Amino acid sequence: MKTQSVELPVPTRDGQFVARYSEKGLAELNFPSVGRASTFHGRRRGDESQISSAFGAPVRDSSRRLLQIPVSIRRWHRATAVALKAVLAGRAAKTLPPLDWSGKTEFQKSVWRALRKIRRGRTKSYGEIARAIGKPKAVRAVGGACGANPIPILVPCHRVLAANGKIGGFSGGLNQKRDLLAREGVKI
DNA sequence: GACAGATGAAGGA
DNA sequence: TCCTTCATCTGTC
Repeated sequence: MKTQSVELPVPTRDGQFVARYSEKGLAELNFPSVGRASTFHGRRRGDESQISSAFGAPVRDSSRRLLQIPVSIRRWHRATAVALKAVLAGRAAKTLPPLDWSGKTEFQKSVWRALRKIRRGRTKSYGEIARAIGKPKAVRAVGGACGANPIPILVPCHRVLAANGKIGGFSGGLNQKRDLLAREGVKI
C-alpha cells in the first residue's frame, strides 16, 4: 500500500519552508526555494503550487488529491512550526514532532541521533560524531549522512564543523549554516 | 562492483 | 603555515 504524505508550508521570517508528513511523523523539511533573494539555496520542488498557503484548509497530498489534514498532523505541524521558528531565532526547540526516518539506513539514523544530542550553541566535528556512534573512521560517511539529512535545522547538521575549524558543508548553503551558527552565538 | 563524498591526518615545501 | 596526497568508510547507482 502506498504511504500517503502531506506537505504543508511553514512560513518564517527566512522564507517559507515546506514540511512533509507521513503517517509516522515529520519525514522531510525543505528549505524555501521561492524568493531567491533569500540566503537559502533550498532544493527546488516542482509541486509547490499544490500546497495550500493557509494551514488548516484542505491541501493536496503528493498525488495531488485534495484531502483534509488529520488532527495528528495538525499537532505535528504546529510543533514543527514552533520548533523551527525557535531554532531560526537562536533558541532551543522545546518539543519536536515524531520524526519519520523509515527507509533510511541504520548508519544514517545513528548519525542523526548523535546530531540531535548537540546542544544549542555547541558544535562538533565530523570526527567527533563518528566516534560518538562508535565508528571513528567513518568520518566521510558521517558527512554523507549529514548531507542526506531530510530534516535540516531541527536535526542540527549545521552544528557539525570540520576538525580544522572550517565550516564544512551544508545542504541549505554555507551562508545559511554560518547564519544559523551566528544566531546561536557560535563564531567560526 | 565502482565511484563519489559536507573528512582527517601526515608529509613536504 | 599551507597545500597536497592518501587512507578510510559508507551510500548510491
